[in-house]
Amino acid sequence: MADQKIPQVTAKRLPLYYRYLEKLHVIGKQRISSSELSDALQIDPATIRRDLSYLGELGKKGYGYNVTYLLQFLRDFLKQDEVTSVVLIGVGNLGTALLRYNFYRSHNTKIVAGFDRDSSKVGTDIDGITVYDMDRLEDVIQLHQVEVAILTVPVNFAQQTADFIIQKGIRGILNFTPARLTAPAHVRIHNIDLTVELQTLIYFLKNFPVIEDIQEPEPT
Amino acid sequence: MADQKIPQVTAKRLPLYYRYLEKLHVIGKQRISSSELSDALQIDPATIRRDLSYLGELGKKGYGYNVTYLLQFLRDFLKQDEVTSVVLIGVGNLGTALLRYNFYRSHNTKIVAGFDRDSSKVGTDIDGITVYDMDRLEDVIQLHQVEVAILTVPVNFAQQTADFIIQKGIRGILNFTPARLTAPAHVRIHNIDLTVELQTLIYFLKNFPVIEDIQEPEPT
DNA sequence: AATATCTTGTGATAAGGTTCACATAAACCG
DNA sequence: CGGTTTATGTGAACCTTATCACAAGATATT
Repeated sequence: MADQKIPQVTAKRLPLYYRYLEKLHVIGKQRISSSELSDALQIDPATIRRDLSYLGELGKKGYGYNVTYLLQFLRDFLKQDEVTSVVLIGVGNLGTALLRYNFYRSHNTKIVAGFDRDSSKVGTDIDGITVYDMDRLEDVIQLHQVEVAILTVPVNFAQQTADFIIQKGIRGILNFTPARLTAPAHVRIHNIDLTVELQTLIYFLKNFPVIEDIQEPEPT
Repeated sequence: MADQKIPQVTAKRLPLYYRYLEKLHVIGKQRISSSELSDALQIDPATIRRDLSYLGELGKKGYGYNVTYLLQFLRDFLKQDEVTSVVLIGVGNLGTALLRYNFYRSHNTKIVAGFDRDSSKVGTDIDGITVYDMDRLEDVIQLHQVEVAILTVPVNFAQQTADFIIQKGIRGILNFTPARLTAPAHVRIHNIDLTVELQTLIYFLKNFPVIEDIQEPEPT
């Protein structure tokens, strides 16, 4: 299998390539080179070629990549035709925003239900997604074959909620809480810590000298 | 200066250490070892020691780290006492949620204003943060010495909005749009692409064999 | 006070990722 | 159709980050 050894960072970039190729396809562009992709996506062309070479020899020397072919290849590779059902746990500010975020539009991911302990939220409907009590999690997971959850509960409930949903069958968690969750090895957790992201950006801004904008290099 | 050569990844972990130390301090814990920190934060103890060693020799052999001392050191290092003012551009679903997110509570970051083109949003107040028209950006930036913006506009306005705010003096952008922004070298951009995060999590879940949970190793 | 235990800080090594630079082959052009 | 240009795929070099493993110093114990 080609997908045995893809670096984590490459896996994160493939959707970017896919999305940009979709755009190119819509406007009718036939071919694209790694350097054009580089200009559009701000990724080094060698990195792009390396990434794509993990999947096979998808380009042609002196030509570049055929947009339709590469798009189709990535569609298959990223299984863009299979829709993956996801649940969201914790319908607060951020949770509500994510329910409305519409991951589904032109993507292969769909939030099928929200969950909250707060009875005033249970039964409501946010952009067509129903909010259930946590008790119903097991049913919904079984019905929709859900394995992935977005976790947006308050930080002090994060670990216990994680334990609960893992016990009900969740294997992947996109954790928006600042808590560093403990979980069995079969569970994959990706953390998005908004505070840290903001703080780190500020840290680098404050601690590194203002880089003068690079001049156009002399043409050779 | 000690902060000349800190790896990017270390800078992202320091706030985690800081937050956990705050908790320890509150409960009155005096000392902490890298292995205890490791258990709590799910970061290899050697990595923690390496991270802290970039800042100096903060621990003591056979003892660990003094919580109060390390906390104070990190507070200074991360300039937790200086509040950095930030603006948010694009008061939609996600933007509104982030305005309410309260980065300020126990952190050194404060969103001082929201901005939107939509006149029905202008003048409203979300958790005490006023939403202004984009025309007012320059004034607010000058008044609060703002250099950092959170960008939550629709993707098709992302680049033009970025160009505009950079021209007004913004030097750091936390970009929540899926657009890959082009900017002068002096501008620092951190991307948080929610769709990609979710897709990547799913990708790894689908493509890697279920890892059996690790058994407790035999005690030596 | 001697011994056993603990835990740091770090040299060395491994792992993961990026970029260079070029052989190779296709495309383009006159 | 031969020469020039273009652009891939990849070996090798490089850079960044993570982890191992241990000397050395501090603590704890008897």
